[in-house]
Amino acid sequence: MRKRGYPLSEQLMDALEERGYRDTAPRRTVARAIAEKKRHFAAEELREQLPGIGRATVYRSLKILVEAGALCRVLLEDGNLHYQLSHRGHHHHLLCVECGASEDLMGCDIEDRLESVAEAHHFQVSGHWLEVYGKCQTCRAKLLTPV
Amino acid sequence: MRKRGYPLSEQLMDALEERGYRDTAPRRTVARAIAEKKRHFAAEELREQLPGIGRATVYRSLKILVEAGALCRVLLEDGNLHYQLSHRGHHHHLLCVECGASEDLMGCDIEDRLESVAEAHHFQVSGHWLEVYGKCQTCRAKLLTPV
DNA sequence: TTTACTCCAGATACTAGGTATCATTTACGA
DNA sequence: TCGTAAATGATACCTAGTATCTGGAGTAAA
Repeated sequence: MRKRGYPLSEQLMDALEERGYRDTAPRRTVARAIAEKKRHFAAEELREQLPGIGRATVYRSLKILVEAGALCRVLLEDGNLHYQLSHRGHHHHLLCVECGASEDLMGCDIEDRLESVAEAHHFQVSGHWLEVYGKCQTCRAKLLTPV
Repeated sequence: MRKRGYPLSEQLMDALEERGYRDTAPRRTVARAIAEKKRHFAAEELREQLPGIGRATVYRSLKILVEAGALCRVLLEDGNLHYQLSHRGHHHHLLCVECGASEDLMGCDIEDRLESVAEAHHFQVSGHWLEVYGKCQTCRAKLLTPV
């Protein structure tokens, strides 16, 4: 994922082809639009940006990209779901509540602690969803030295 | 919260009155319906159960009950948001993916670990959202001794 | 207990996110 | 190049809300 010198949109298409999905023009258009996104985005935001593509196609593309692991859903603090380019495999996000920046948190070492807490409730953990909210480095600096 | 010998629906109404909301008949009806719920529920599910109450009123009631801390939103594994009666204050849920049971996880001791991981990213944590999925004791027992 | 004021209710319309259906078109392997 | 399966876009529908508005109800003060 995210190999150097290889367009991101192509990598998205590859992820789909790996799963047996066909290479179509609308999917390429969607992939290109997503590849240009610098932040997490709402589904509707993407659709508005692609007036030539059918609504169902945009939503279908988002869905299969999530399934393929190329895209992931992030839960904002207000409960809204957004999408963003994803590292494959299990990870979490650090979401900046000021600027909306997000950073992937690859090393998830809370699993073992969850296991022990859950075991006390006779609960067998199979998965979890964690989002972390706060302020990124840039926004912290801005707040310390205001204009 | 959840005092013995005192109807749960009254406790919901109390939570609203504490915040200055009025005691009205539709709100009581909504509170009573919620109090009878044994599991987390979808907004629309509640609305269907209360055909005499206006749609907006049901959603408004849900919103203010969440704000008052009497109800909380839970994120299902598929991304859907449900509601359930809540312990006040910060807590998480153990959600059974088999039967939909949920248990509150009061002691949240992941905060300190999050802090240290986030600090490595120069990120200042202000909050987090965690849901834990798995199998509850009852469903584990069922799977071990099938009919 | 009447009045007055504010909040609340229900109706309605609208936004957002998403799925189901279906006729037509396209990709792609044989 | 052809046949088939898959994908598309249109459309309708569903869930989950929110915004707006008019009339009605709760409540406190006179």
